[in-house]
Amino acid sequence: MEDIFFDFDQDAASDFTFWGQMDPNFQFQSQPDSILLDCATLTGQLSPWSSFGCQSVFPDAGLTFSDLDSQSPQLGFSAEVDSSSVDEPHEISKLRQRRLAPHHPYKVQRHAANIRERKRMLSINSAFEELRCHVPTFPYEKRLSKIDTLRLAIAYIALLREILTSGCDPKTYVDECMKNGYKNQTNAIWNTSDLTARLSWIKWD
DNA sequence: TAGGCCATCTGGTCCT
DNA sequence: AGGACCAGATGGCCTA
Repeated sequence: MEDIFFDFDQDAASDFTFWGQMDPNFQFQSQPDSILLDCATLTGQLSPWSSFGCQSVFPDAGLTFSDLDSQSPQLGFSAEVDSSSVDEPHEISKLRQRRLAPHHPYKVQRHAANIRERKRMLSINSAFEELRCHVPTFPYEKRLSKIDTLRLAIAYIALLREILTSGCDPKTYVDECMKNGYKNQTNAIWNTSDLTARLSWIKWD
């Protein structure tokens, strides 16, 4: 972890309240790189940068790297800094001086690319989260992994297609599958009885 | 403790 | 040229 996003030693909380979605009971964690994710979780959105109907952490879609930089004062000084020494006042001032040091152009560019990549991955993850909401899961089931989400979605789509083409009542079709065993025509890795069992939880109104 | 899952960094490639 | 996309490497966390 080369850098962190927020200036925890001063007004980290105000950074979050600026976004206006922080749970008042939220406890900051010591792991800087988990903050973004935890923030996303707590606010009920799937990604701070996601465009899925949620307010973005960076509401300005055209946010530039320099904007990010201004929001992340520690950008540019690396993890070699021992956080245990940050308590010392003169150490803090040293850190502040290093913070202002000019960045090597390559490092700045690489850092910008890292931020874009994180943003891109967060957007992918938010799409996975959306997808998880649309595949059948058991109540209290452990969160599906990405690969399981994809495989279950494939199996689910295949089953829905079969229901459509059969012209049967969906609930009847699923009940029949439960009784007789679901003859999946795809090579879906998901256990078919597992899929139909999941479907049995669906409310067919 | 090994394996699965995941986030992040990174460099390469492609596209605009 | 710069951004998007991708895949490999790495390290952290969790669970069986």
